Amino acid sequence: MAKNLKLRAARAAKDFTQEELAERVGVTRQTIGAIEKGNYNPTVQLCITICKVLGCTLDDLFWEE
Amino acid sequence: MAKNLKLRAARAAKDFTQEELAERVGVTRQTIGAIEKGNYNPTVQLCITICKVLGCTLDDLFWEE
DNA sequence: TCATCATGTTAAGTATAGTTTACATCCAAC
DNA sequence: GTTGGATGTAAACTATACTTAACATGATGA
Repeated sequence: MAKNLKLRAARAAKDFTQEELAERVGVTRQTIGAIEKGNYNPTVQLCITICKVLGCTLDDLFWEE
Repeated sequence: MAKNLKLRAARAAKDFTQEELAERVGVTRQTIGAIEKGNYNPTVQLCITICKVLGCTLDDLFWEE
């Protein structure tokens, strides 16, 4: 899996640290870090929660051509 | 989780059975059935594969307001 | 300096996604 | 009235998402 730079950019645009985003989403910092790094394959519910916190949609952050 | 009727409709629009879709996606029939029924929370990679087979995007099939 | 904050990374554990096998129901055609 | 195709469901298993705890690094500022 590739790095998720769109997620990193959206997080930066809200000026959230990995830890702040993790708290709002309800997961650990490591989980956010691993998703940004492309280390794994989150569940769609987690993706939806992240999108809502960041004011984006699934296609914005997780779609790949 | 709620039933995923959008997935069921998109599958019907392609005239695929659960089993045909499952084969093309590379999972079992039960997995497709469970997703349609809303029984669980698939990974985003699986969602993306389903979307590509059905010619849709994540927002089309998995976004919820 | 050194103290703190953000991130990288890893190991061991728990929860759950997804498989396999199997049996049951419904419906259409014949 | 029974056969075959599509779906529902369930139990036991395997793979992996996600947690917890811990230690390491670089940047930044007092």
